[in-house]
Amino acid sequence: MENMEQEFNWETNSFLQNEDFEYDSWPLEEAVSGSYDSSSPDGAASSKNIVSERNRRQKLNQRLFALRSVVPNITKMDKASIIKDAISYIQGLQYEESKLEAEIRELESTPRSSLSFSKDFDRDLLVPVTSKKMKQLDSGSSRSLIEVIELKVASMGERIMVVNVTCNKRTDTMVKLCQVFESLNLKILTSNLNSFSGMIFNTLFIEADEEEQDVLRLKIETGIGAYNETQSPTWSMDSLY
Amino acid sequence: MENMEQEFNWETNSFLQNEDFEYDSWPLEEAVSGSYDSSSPDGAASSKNIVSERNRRQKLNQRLFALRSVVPNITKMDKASIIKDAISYIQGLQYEESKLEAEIRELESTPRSSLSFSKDFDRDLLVPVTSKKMKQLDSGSSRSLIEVIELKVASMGERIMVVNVTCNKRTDTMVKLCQVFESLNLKILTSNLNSFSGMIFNTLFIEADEEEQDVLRLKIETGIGAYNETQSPTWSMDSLY
DNA sequence: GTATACACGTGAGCC
DNA sequence: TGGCTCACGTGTATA
Repeated sequence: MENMEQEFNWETNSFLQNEDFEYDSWPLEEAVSGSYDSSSPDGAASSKNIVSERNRRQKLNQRLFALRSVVPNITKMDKASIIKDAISYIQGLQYEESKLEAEIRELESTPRSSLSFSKDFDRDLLVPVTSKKMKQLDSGSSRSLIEVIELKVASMGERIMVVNVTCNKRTDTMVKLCQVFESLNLKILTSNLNSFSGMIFNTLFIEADEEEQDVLRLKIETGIGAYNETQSPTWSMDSLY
Repeated sequence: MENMEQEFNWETNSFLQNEDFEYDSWPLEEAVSGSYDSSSPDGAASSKNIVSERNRRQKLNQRLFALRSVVPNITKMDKASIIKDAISYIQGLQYEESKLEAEIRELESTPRSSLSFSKDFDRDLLVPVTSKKMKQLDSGSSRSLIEVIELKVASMGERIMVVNVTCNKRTDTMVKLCQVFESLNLKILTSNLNSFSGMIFNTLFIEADEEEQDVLRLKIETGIGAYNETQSPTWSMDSLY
């Protein structure tokens, strides 16, 4: 019968988190607590401690409800779940905030130049070699190919080449990319592989002569192409699953 | 005397939330609980309930620490204060977000020249797919091992795990690492591979429950170990762990 | 039936 | 000392 009261507390505080600092409902139970002697050493101490602890719990619960009220999309009313949802919500907010700030920074840094590219990069040190449109080679059925979205080869200084590959993330795409580049016997200074939102971004710094730029690009192109060729001689086997 | 233990728990978990997943100290008390007959109605029920409740409290505390870890500028370690700070932090974030969105909306509506999108991404980018004869890739089956120098698994927030692998750069080591991680069926958010001065640094962000931290680490260790084993049946497992 | 989740009272540590 | 917070075990209701 007193459980109804706790349950009631847990539920009541939920829909209004702002203060309501009332300590209702409990005074009547004070008579229940036992004899009214306030002088009893442990009896008095415990009774004060009891109400204190009760208030502490109540405050903590109020805070919890308040937390729940500021977090949208709460699924479970569970205490632990409330905190969990709050955490993920905070992380989401933090991420969004950084994204928005980046966007603002980008928008602000475009004074009036007509075309908006990632200019700070390819402005001076990027020398694009070739541009071509890509035909998505049967992107639906081809599961084990390297589906290149973008390939850039630029020279940075005289001896350093920057290679930028963007492709769809399929199973083992990272492995395949690594295999291709390993097979090319290049002088790879650093290689940076990044996976995000279904795509893979590979940035390589390669030591090579400037005049080898075209050669390097061709090498990579043919490497990937050849890999894809070897991977799907016949795509009948893949259809098994 | 046992309070020291509780206090210790509360404090210990605070500065490092990873691991310490031991359920120590209680088995010896099991003898105290009385006869070991599991059939005793209240005895068994209470003991099960005790450990269950203990776990619940522990989980709730872990969540609380996780919450504290994602909220900057926490002053008091107090449970209620943690939640309070989290609430005000969330409210601050929400306010900032709306402000940023408004700013973006304003910036976007400013006179934009010609073509617009900051989405300069899938603009014209080129893709080459020229096929050519390719060098044999099977050389990848070299039997060099993954020589792990360091392996770190840390939790970032509650659902995100950060894995840091450092190993020597041998031929195809990147490929091998990718293969291992692909084979583990993890929820990899981002993976970052970096090669420098004869070593390879791999940083992964993996979505996993906080409780799985040790499991994740073990998974990776055994994955690499198993890979090394298959690669060199005769070679003894060298280095590390 | 057994989990799961809660509030409660209690003893102990820390300013 | 007293006010504060904490973890613990327990009883109980809900799923």
